[in-house]
Amino acid sequence: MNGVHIEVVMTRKSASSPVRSTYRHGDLRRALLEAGVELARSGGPDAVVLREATRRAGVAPNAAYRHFANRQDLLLAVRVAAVAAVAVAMEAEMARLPRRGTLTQRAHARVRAVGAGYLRFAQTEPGLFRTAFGTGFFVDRAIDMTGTGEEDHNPLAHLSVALDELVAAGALPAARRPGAEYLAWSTVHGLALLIIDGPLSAMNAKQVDTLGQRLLDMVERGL
Amino acid sequence: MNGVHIEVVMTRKSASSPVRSTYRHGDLRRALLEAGVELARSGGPDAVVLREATRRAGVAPNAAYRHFANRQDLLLAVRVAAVAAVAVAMEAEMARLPRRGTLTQRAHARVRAVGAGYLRFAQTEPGLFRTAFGTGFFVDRAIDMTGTGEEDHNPLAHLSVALDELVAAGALPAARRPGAEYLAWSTVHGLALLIIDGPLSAMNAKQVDTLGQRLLDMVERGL
DNA sequence: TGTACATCAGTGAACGCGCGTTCACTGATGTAC
DNA sequence: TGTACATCAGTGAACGCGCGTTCACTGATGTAC
Repeated sequence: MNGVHIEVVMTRKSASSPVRSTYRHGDLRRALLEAGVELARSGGPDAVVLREATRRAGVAPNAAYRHFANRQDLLLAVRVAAVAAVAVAMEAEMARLPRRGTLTQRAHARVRAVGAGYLRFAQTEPGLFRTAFGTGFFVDRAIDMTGTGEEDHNPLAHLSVALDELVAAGALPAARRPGAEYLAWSTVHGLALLIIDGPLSAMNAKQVDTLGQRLLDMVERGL
Repeated sequence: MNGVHIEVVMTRKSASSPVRSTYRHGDLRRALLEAGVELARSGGPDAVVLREATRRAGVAPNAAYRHFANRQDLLLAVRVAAVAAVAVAMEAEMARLPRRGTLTQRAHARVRAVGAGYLRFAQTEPGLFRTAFGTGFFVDRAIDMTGTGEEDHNPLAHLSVALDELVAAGALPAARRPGAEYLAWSTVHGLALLIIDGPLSAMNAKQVDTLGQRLLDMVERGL
């Protein structure tokens, strides 16, 4: 079930060992970010604690201030990574898609893949999911920032493109296109949260998948 | 915009003044709960801090332990109150419904009212909404507990009843009924969260209302 | 190729903060006689 | 109706905790000559 692997994309090589022989760390920023992602993974945004990240990096607490302005700044970096990871999960789902079928079929499949990737990520990485789209955080701000990286892993962009293709294929009236991403996103986002820590958290992977497919059916019909 | 008023239903009369002449408080449990609700209202579940609640009640910090086992216990009580408040918002929306029209029309209107109440609550009381349905909390546990009160203000029950009526009116195939509450709930829940602290938080009340109506259209068509 | 030096990444110690929670207590209240 | 007493709601002081953040520092690294 650990299908999702987060790769923090940064310069320099990783020094993952918490014990260090050299005075200089070599790649502390990256080590802190990775520690932060790990903390978020297992406990959500509130678990991203500066001191703990430095502890894991094998470094004094205040060393973090060479690379991040403050705790909030580290958390923001973790969020950006988490948002990008959601996009990667979507990409993985889309990559699995068959190359055949009519334009309409493929457009529908693409929208479903985006949604399924989102749900799968929420299910397998609840802590990161909550970090990416959690409380008190403007999602679009983080998404904007992912755009500043070399590779642009942007979940909302994936959804928008898929919906555009739906219009291009004639499967969605152009009049209904504006704002459609928010309707689709809402739907899948809600289910994701009900699964993570709502009444649906007791469901197993298969049940979740079934319900997810039903939900995507509903969106297709309803859009 | 303060259309929602939370009434904590408890025994004894309220002693809302933080200054007190008597040694005994008289109704401390209630005062603490009200303070807790107020904290949740303005800052979500994390803002429900034991010491602050006692401060507002004009009482020593440890006095809280006469009425709540610990901080978690107080928070649970606040959550139960918040969940009930969501149900009350739904009831307010339903009460506004016209008594005329066909069975089908009225059933549809009822489902929409439930959804609209949910969205309106999320919009006007984001802190309480996050407290009611927030992270790390099994919603159904809280809903179960609201059932123990004299009046049963249960949001999920309102939705279920509305969907049952939809089936009874012949507007929803019985085969599609099982699990339908989770599809409907997901949809509205997701939009609520995107509004509260997602990319839609910049929208004004009117825009939100429009989008909410579109979302409910989608659910009706898609269910 | 070797040396002086500036840079700045990481150190060590300390701070103030607010939190939840425990302890032995005090004194108002309501009940039994 | 009056008094003794048990109950238990609220007090006052204290605890340990982990946090974010600041300070003056040290010593490895890379560059200029």
